[in-house]
Amino acid sequence: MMKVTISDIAKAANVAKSTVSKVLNDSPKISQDTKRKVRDIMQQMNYIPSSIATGLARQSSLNIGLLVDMSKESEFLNQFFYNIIGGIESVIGPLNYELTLSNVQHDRPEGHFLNRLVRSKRVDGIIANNSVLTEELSIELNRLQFPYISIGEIIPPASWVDFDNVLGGRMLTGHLLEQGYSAIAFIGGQQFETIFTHRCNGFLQALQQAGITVNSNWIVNGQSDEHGGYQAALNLLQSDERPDSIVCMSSYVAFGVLQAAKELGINVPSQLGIAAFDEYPLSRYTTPPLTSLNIDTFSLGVSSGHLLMDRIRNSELPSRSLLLEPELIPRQSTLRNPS
Amino acid sequence: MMKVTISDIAKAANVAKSTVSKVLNDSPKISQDTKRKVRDIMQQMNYIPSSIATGLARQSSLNIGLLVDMSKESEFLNQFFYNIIGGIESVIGPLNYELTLSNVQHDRPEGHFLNRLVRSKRVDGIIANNSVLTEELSIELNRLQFPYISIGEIIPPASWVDFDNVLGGRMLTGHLLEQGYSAIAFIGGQQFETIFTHRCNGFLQALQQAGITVNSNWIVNGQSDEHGGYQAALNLLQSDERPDSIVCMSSYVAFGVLQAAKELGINVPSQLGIAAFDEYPLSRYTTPPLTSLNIDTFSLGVSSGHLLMDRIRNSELPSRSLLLEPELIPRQSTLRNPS
DNA sequence: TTGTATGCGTTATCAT
DNA sequence: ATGATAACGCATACAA
Repeated sequence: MMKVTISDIAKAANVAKSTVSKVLNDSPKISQDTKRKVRDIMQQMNYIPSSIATGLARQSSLNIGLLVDMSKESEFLNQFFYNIIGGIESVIGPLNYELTLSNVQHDRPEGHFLNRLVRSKRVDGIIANNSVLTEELSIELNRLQFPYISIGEIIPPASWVDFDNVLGGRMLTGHLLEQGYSAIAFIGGQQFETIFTHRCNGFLQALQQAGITVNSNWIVNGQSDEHGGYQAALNLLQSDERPDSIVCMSSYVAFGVLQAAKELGINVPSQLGIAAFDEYPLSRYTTPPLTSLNIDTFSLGVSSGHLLMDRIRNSELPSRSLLLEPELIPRQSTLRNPS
Repeated sequence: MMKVTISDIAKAANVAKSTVSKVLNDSPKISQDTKRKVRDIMQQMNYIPSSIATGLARQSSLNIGLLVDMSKESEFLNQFFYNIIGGIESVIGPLNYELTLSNVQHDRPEGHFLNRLVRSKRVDGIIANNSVLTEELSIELNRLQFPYISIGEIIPPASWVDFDNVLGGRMLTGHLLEQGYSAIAFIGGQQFETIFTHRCNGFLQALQQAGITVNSNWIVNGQSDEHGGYQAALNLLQSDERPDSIVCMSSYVAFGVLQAAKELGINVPSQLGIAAFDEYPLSRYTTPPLTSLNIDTFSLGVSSGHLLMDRIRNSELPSRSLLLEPELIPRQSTLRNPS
């Protein structure tokens, strides 16, 4: 397979290279006749323009970079990665952009993505999780005036997309209140994490709005995993002041809580209501199935794609941020009939 | 941020562009002195070569394409995508290749990946699932002599990587036999699917080896999902000749089987053993936890990456195929003490 | 409307 | 060991 270039087409069509180029870009100042002729020949010769040459001439790669830190086994990404990518692709694909995935190893300086991707112009813009987009990197990208979007809130000036965790906290807590629960605890998360702060704030807001005084012992920080949830629940459920329901920082925390309740012979949902952030495929298979907060990760990708493309098209645009609404999925773990 | 090119460096260092280029590529015929000098200036001026220009000159993109059909909601990919990508990246990353993800929409001919990615030279090679790599495409890629690897067996001549499904069938069945089960059924899969054929063949081989005659009623084809498993199990477990154990085409099938057994009051594992292909995160959370066959999807990515890079480096290499061994994870759903 | 010439930022082939 | 110059394949300002 020998490659056929714009010159070959020009020669075969008896026109200049520039004419072929203009036909390629459907320039209005080329006659329909020559367009047809040139296009026919392109077809015959099976011509496809070289994206690299086009990129060099146009000074753009038609490539979006998605940065991931694959060294951490992020359960979250692991689950939703595919959806996020699908969302991004659904908006950049039709604009003829491709998605370049790049592994950010913070410990491999020679291959730092700033050089590998950004400064070498392999991509025209990047999307990254806020865990890889440190403040330092953010500042550097701003200085380079390079378009980027963070998935997850970061400090301004920068554009980001995230789920409304405060609202999420309010929704889960509000749902428990509606179901007749009133002694509500919150398990999981570390105090310095903004995601904990947001979610817990929503929790507190809902309680306050309901006129319920918060029991500070009922906010238990810790690892947001199964074991953490298990331990916290074990303590909480055996204490003197036992809550009648729990909001969990993640479904994994909830799995631990479920386990603890089971061992202690506490019935869910009649004696204990359990509601969790971060719906997982497993959530509907637990016994009882878990009430949780679903986030539409596909639309997360869509939104970040749009924000990024806007920025690439108009670099003078001010930075924007977007809060997406989560969706409550009520299941048996909280559905009791208030007597 | 004004871009700095090789010419700027040459000017600043008082050498020719070609010298700078040679320094860039660490040519042995440049003196250490000039190398040092030029490199210093590169540092000072914060120079990074343009990957696009390099690509044009070298006629290579340093880009690997990963093709996915995002229109299908493949549960499988959804779960393992991240791992596969991680595996691929771990081998191509150190070789300075990036991963370009591309959505293959079979219904969008104008943007066919053959043109968008391959013929436009956006990527130097591709990796794709066998569901997107149709025979037709395979032939065309062979004709173009374009390097590609299939994840999942396809017809030769082509390189592919897959798990050994025959072996997997033998392993699951053999495990059941070891646990003292002898009346083993097989649920799930369609007869025309090679993946069913392979797995079922392994099943049959193990039975034959154990001298057990196969009951053809105990091979039940159908959708490999929860509902399919549920229905098949319901029939099987209420029939006159009831099996004492079941090999399931997927963990979802097993979930359905578990449900059916529960409803019929059949105890697992004492009255019924259940073993399944395709370990999922959920598998260890069911009651009882599910014995299943784990596949190391990361190493699947690694292998396909290696095969592809070999092919890119030496296009004359004959096509190869690789069968990866699955791993049995014994759990309570099959662990009974044979009396 | 079409053609000419030059640029995009590298690499590679020759000379020197 | 270094430099001049021609590719690489396309876009574009300017001429014609």
